[in-house]
Amino acid sequence: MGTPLRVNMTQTMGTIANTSSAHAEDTTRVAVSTVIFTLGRDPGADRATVVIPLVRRTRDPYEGLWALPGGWLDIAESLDAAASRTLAETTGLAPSFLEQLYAFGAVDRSPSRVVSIVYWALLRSDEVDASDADEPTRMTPASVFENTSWFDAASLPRLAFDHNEIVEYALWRLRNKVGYSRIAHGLLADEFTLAELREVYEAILGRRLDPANFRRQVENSGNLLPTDRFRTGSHRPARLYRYNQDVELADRGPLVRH
Amino acid sequence: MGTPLRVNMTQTMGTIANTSSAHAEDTTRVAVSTVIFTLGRDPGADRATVVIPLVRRTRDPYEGLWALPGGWLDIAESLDAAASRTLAETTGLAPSFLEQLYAFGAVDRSPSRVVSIVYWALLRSDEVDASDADEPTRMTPASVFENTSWFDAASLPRLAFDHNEIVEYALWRLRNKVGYSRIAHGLLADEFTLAELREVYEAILGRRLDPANFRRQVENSGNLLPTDRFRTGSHRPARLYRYNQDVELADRGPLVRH
DNA sequence: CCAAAAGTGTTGGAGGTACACCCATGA
DNA sequence: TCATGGGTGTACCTCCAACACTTTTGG
Repeated sequence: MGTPLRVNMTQTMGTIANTSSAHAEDTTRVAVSTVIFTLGRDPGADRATVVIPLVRRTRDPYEGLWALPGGWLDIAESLDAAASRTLAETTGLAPSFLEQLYAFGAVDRSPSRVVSIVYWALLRSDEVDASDADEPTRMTPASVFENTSWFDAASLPRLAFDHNEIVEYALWRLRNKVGYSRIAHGLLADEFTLAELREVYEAILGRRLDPANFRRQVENSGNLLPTDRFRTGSHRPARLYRYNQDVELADRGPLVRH
Repeated sequence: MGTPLRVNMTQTMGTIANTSSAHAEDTTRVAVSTVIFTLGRDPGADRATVVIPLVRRTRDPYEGLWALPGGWLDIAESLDAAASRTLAETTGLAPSFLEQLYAFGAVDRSPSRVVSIVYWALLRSDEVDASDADEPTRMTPASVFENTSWFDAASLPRLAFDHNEIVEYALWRLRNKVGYSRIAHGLLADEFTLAELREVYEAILGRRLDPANFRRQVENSGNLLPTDRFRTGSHRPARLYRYNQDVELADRGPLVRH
């Protein structure tokens, strides 16, 4: 669609060209940006979609275009810390999943020389709701509000810099990782039904999954712990499950950040 | 083992602290390093091992320790180009496979602030041989020779900076990628027997593979093209295969570098 | 009772592992 | 001829897709 879907950000800071520090034109600067995925639920749509927050640029270059949230790397700040800070400044919350995506460093990707270390994150649906529902007094002023919106990740407008390419790559990684890892729970609340988890997989993979087979797969994976609670709705109540965090760190490799 | 195995490098340039350009202490500098894998064949060993070239540091910090080959990112040079240049300066050849690995940016990983964009590469065995056998007149002086050696990737000594951690991660990625992709041919010459290809997989995965099943797997994958030539040895001649490059770019994602 | 989602059982195919077996060559 | 690796056939197992079927709620 390419139009803003919904607005519920708390702050907007640290976009790529938000240069509060002066810089020399003959040096390479390091920026950190993050592709933040969460689940969007258009009331009219048939199923959930993956949405990302974008920030409208208020200065050159690419003034007026939408861009990924990000900021400059501090001299005394690790890459991970910079990504976390960026994300906190954007959403006001810590993500359930945050991982480095790729370093982008084409010479012409920005008028000045910028190497962007890009991260990608998953935001749980309850975290998104909390940021704009729990404490309305913490809401940001309207001017900032209008500069941040959620977009359907599958159909974006033209973005600033090479951010279209970056989002494409992040989506590819998300779909890839969902295939062999079990990270979709990072988009849900603590407790969820199997139908809700399946809906996440369907939104990411873009196709329907068999409920019966999906149940057996995730049950046999050992990543889910059944609870005694049920989600009561218009039909037969569904058991609520919780993610088993002990199995988490198996395939992350030697770079486990405690 | 942790001792140099073999020496056949052509040049040694651009290590991390090879700072021909002056730098201010209050800026973050961007370096590019590469973990270069190739196949080592110790005459006495029972099977092939994965080896990487390391450079002995000749100045502080970490003077005397071994480090990954690398160099500073030029202001007008993309990350990929910097990695290729680094690799050319080290081996004198273009690798059959070169891919970004990870950006390392811990604050204390170097006395000054350095963000390292690390690549990993596969070097074909015939390329390695060519660099030290084909043109002996191009060989480097003895002083440089002594500063570069091949090490068994599985058992390294203490390296400079966080390079032990980096190699561990690169090895994890190599083993991972070998599991779902077909990149082992990047360590072999143009034409190879199935036994030679299987030896590569066994060296990377660290376990024996059934020759019969391995044959069917790679034949059904469609990545290999049989030739009419045979490798004649001490027993029944083995058919030579060639890699089918058309299947290459399927799972690389949107970041296909032509 | 009925609709619809939750949850179970069954079948068949694809692909991987283990292993028995033939083939072709050098010595 | 024999030893050895090249190469084929086959049984078995596991996992997954498809789908029929039962269970449990709200209305």
